[in-house]
Amino acid sequence: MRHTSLTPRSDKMGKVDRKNQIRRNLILRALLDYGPKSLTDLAKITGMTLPVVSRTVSVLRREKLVIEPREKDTVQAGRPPSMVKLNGKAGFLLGIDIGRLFTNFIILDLETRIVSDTRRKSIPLSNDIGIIDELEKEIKVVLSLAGVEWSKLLGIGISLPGMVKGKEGLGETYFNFGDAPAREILSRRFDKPVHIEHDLEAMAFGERWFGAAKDVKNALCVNVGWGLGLGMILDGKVFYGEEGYAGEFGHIQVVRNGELCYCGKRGCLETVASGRAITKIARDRITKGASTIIVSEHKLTPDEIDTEAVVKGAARGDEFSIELLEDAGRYLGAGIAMLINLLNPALVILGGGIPTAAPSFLESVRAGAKKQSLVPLNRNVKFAVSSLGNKAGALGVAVYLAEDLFDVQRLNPSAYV
Amino acid sequence: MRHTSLTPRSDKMGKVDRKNQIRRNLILRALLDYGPKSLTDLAKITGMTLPVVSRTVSVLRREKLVIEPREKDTVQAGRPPSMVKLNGKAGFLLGIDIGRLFTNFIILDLETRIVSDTRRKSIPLSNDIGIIDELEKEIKVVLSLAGVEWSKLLGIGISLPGMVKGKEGLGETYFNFGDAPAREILSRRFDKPVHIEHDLEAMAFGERWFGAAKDVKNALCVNVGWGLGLGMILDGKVFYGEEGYAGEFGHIQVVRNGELCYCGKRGCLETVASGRAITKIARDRITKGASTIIVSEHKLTPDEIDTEAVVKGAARGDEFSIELLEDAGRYLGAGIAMLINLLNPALVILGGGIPTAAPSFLESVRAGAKKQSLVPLNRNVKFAVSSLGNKAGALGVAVYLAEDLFDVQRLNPSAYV
DNA sequence: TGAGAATAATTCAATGCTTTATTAAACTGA
DNA sequence: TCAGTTTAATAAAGCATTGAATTATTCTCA
Repeated sequence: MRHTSLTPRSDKMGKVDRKNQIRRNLILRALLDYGPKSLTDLAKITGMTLPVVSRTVSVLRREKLVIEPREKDTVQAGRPPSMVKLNGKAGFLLGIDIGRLFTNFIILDLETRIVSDTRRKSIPLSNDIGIIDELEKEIKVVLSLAGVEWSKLLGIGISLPGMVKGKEGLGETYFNFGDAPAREILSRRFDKPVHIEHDLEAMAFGERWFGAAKDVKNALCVNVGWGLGLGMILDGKVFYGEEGYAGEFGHIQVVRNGELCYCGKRGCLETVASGRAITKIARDRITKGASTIIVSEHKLTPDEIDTEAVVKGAARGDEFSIELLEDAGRYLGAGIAMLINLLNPALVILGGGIPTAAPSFLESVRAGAKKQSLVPLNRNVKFAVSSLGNKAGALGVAVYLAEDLFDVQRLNPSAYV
Repeated sequence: MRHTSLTPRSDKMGKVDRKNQIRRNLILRALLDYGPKSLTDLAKITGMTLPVVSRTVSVLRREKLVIEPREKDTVQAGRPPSMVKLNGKAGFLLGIDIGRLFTNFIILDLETRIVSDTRRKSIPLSNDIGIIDELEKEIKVVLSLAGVEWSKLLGIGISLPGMVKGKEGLGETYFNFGDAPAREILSRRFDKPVHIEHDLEAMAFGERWFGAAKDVKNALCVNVGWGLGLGMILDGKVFYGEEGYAGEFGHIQVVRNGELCYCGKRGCLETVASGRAITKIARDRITKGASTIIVSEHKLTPDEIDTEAVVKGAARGDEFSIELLEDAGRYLGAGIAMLINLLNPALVILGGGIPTAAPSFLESVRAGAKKQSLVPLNRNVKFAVSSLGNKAGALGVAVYLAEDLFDVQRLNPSAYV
């Protein structure tokens, strides 16, 4: 499973070797999380003693995995610390967020700086093993555009829609190639570590690393796109549930005997608060004779109305559109109120097309959520619109991968610590 | 914070001392979790080497904290292992589940065997510091009834209703004594470690240790008593949420513009599926002229009807009662369906008076839950009625306390491992 | 019945780690 | 300006840990 120079093969390691491995990862992980640090700080963060940190770092320095940062701002008294940071140039992380329409590629260096950020038309998602070839072609293109050598790539993280079992690296709706989990197949094919993740979990992870959920232990990421998704960060970790299916927020019932949902149930949240729902309701109402400038001015037929038209209409003050978005927001707010009551989060992040494009949407959601949740629980909840936009997923899997490369837990044999 | 002979004062320990402390706790915790084990097994479980386990155990043996179990069933070849187990007589754990009507006291020995199990009328719950005196009196009575010396008590776990911040040992609705968290005050007063826990979290923990949720990583414990409560075990740990308020399941809205709930909202799940709800609905319908044998045969006035009467009626085939319970069950099922969609649990446990007394209730709940949750998520969910009854809470805090006494994490300084 | 096989625990020398002391490098203030 | 202070890193000594070899105990089968 381990392929890069970062992590020597661990087939038959003694206890000392494994300890060294843990120490290396402990330091690399600390540098990944906290940025440049002195030996003393590293000792404090990792819980190791200074001599051990010193020795381990000197090995990492020799291997060019860590280097001394240039900027030396010595303001305090005492011997200036010899700072250490990850060597950005030592390797790169590729995060690929494959959506139904577009695929986002993000390359990070080891200092988690964005080296390249590419958006391309998606290869058609399927369970046909042939798509690996197409994916490889795309990756090669993206790498060459960014000027990153294949050999410098430390691993590949892939975010997929539909059902995914991240822990097992198994695609279910897509990338389900039968015999082995997608992670195994891709990992062998590319001869690099591969991490497969569900799109909303990846998004949640991205927000936790780069976005609004930084340093937040309990955050919910709600994505309002064509569908409705939820990624949960609970106790600082992405929550998967027993089988990896947690977060099916779009299909909880909010309208008794409501509209029929494509999942087979009635009155799902997704039938009243999602791009799909807004489009459908707008078309229905217009067909039934509702008058609105988004039809009269743009001369659109009902079939040409989509979420974008509604969002634009709302921005121009179109009552029809505003009402539509407000209704959806209130419903979503009611759904989020349940989440607040159940999970007592510190932060709710709204992502996806609608919250990003329509600033007032957040307010409807917040109002709905506050109205229907208990005060002790909603008192301190913060609401935010994702600042990462459609990059959250790709960023998320990229750092997921980094954490995987520097994973400490798996090396520790104890059941408890 | 540490008081017993189990855990030496840790004011100023070197790294070696702390390591030894961790090793001790690692072994004690393993014995707590897995029961009697050989040195070799302990080495495997804890990840330590045999010589280290051997030395540590010999110290623990000298301190009489662990002993050799009597039964020696040597069936296999080879030198028979020298088994080790916790010395049950070395100390006792007191778990107190303070309810609004009754208080359950459970004393466990270190082998987590129930030494005594007492149910007494509750002292009135309040924020008056005077109740500590009353509590102490009660504890003294329970201990003397059980023949357990005060000095042998390793600590006290207390489960409380209302709002509680378990991590901080802080009572909010009750046991809120102002200046310091209840844990600190009680701990100083009794000169023993004290653990404060929310009643539903304690119940969840009890189920995880002794009941249906044994070895289950993701389980939900729903308590249907006078109110409606939820304790969640996510990824093997009790989930608290950001501020410790998670699990307010009873106040998520299930009926739009429904009955007014005492929390101020309308249509809360608790207004249709709880002891309070069933009693209210039964009285309302009877007042409005509904005919049922639970009134005609027992000659009860509407005000004398309670949940118990309805449950008994249902057991005797009374259509009125059956329907009432079925409706409540279906509503609860719908609520649980949301939980299943959101959290993808492996197990849902129903506790409290109604599920315990009315066997058919589980079926209504299960049917409702299956109907309104997605198939991939509900396919493998198991439903069970709590087998621990009203003991779950007291058992839960008692072992919570044990885990606390043998806690490894807190001694480990590393941020990662 | 006793030698060998199997399993478990202990011993001990080599290795590695923690601790304490020392060196290094900068700032502070009389 | 220089001794004292502060902070950081390294060196060395003593002690704890590892891992291989040894001892211990029972079972199996000739």
